[in-house]
Amino acid sequence: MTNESNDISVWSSRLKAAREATGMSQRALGIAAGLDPSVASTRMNRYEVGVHAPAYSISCRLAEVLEVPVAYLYCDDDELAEFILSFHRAGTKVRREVKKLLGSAG
Amino acid sequence: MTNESNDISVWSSRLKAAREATGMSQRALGIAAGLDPSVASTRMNRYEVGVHAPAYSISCRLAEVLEVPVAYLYCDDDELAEFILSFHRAGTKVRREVKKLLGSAG
DNA sequence: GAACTAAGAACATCTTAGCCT
DNA sequence: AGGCTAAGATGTTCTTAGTTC
Repeated sequence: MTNESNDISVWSSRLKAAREATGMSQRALGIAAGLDPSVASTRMNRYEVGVHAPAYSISCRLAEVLEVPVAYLYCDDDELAEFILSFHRAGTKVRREVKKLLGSAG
Repeated sequence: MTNESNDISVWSSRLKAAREATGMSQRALGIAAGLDPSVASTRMNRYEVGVHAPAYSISCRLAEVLEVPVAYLYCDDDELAEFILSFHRAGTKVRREVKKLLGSAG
């Protein structure tokens, strides 16, 4: 089987958007996420261009540095992606009101 | 809470929960997601036990069958995971009110 | 029928060694 | 400095062939 259907462009686009929002370089982001400095540039570039997909554990560390939920990186729906980001940045009070609106959450 | 470990137990736990909510077998889910019937049982079992991680494209097809956003499967935060499900199941009107609360640009 | 596993085959990523702007 | 790439080395998943309940 070919990997024609293994399209990780969603993930890599969200990574790029989140990285550029921070102003970090690809290499600096990789190092901050725990990658060895000697390989951080190459690997982060392969991720961001969409050539290779990282292990989930690496996604989690990247998301931490980027201050986004890891689920955001894997979100293929733009409306939901915005919701995930906004909810993550909201305070306790706003979250409680959102919870009321959405009803059965929790 | 964030995932610091090197395993995919978050993903596999959410897959299992979503599959059991549908009542499908591991094999039936794999076939419905497009896996060859001759390998669906083995592969789905390796995913659900957390031994192997699937390609993102397979996650997307599984999420479709399970009627959950693919981001839900990768969400390492239980509170956010519930909100992702609730938002996904909410109607247009409720979503609009949620977005007002969150001040989302989306 | 359903959940599960080992091991070799097959295929992906990772590291090294670079180039280009 | 920052973004990017090829290719062999490395480590992963996938298929086959089963077991167990």
